[in-house]
Amino acid sequence: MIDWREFDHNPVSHSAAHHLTSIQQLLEEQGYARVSDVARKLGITRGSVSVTLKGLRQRGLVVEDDHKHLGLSEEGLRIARGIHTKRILFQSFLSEHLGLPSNLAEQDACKVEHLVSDVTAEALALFLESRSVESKEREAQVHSLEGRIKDGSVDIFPSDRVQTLSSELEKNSSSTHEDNDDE
Amino acid sequence: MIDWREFDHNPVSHSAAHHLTSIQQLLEEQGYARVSDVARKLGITRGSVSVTLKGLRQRGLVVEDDHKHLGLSEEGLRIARGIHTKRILFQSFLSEHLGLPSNLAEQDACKVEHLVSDVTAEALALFLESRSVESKEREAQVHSLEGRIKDGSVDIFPSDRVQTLSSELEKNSSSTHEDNDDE
DNA sequence: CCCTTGGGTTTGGGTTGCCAAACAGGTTGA
DNA sequence: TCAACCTGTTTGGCAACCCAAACCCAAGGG
Repeated sequence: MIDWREFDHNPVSHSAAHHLTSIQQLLEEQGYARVSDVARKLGITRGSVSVTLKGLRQRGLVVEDDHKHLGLSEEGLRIARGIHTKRILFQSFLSEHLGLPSNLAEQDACKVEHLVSDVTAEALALFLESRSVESKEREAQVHSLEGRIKDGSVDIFPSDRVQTLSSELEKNSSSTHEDNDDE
Repeated sequence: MIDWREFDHNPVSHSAAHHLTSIQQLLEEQGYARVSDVARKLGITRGSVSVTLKGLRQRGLVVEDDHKHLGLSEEGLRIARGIHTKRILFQSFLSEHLGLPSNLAEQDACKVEHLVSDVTAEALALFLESRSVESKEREAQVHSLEGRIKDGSVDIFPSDRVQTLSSELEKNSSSTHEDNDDE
């Protein structure tokens, strides 16, 4: 097993990710971004934003000009763009290739955007590149499934297939990492 | 925009997810699970596990027999299985279809397993079902990419393509959710 | 019978991140 | 000029989670 606590050893937290992308988005939308604007966009109080941004400023990701106008440092911009890219890639995959309803795709993409590795993002990009959208027919399947899952009238996934996939993964992974079962 | 704080409104937290799946795994491996066993497997102290499990017991996900042996309630088992399934599905997708090295696939799958919706998992299952593994050729591409990303010698993703994908997503989403831009 | 050992719990600390509330400045209308 | 507003900051609370360390208890070994 990989160390499960990697979960919060990310370049930026979920919260920070949204602070950064909000600033970037506000700059594009209205040319400037203030604490209140960010707070409004994120739906949290000015106080919270103020405190969080103080941290991001100390980390050199956010800058502030003489008129309390916020901006991103080069590093901050790089991170914000990376996150935005990952969000788009995942949303696109979930929506176009898995046939998920767009609000769900957006929601799930938003949750994982700051967690996945750069390599994963690149690999997904290559994938999206090569597959054109010939996956429309899956949308119908997924749509009907959506109802049945809510009813609880269908198991989430046949466990024997999980078993199969699981052992396949194990087989292939033996080459890559020295495995001592528990971390 | 979807409410970004959905991030921590999940059925169980990342931490809880691992506590549950650890118990389940220990039961399979050695027939019983105690606080210390879980602590050892997760790499945290007994004290932390004790406290966390107290919460999970109160929520009715974990049970304890007369000999301090832990188990999962029906609900707890359902959740643990769901999470395990999602992990396998994602790991399988990342590894077999995106060609990621298995340790990376495992790591990323571990990060998102408790975040994605059931519908997403089902859709991914259907996807894996229909595509057999004809994606080996992408592995080489990804492998070489991995090195170049670390060197910083390659942008994470061409931004004009992000633009394209982004506007496509917007177009398709207009049918689904009433959009007022900020949340 | 005592003492070591391992398992479980409790407690005080630290971190992140949100809120509410109190404050400090600046702008503007009357 | 004064009051009403809008902005930004600070502070005390709270909730998750983690750790370290102190404790309690039962089981053995000598």
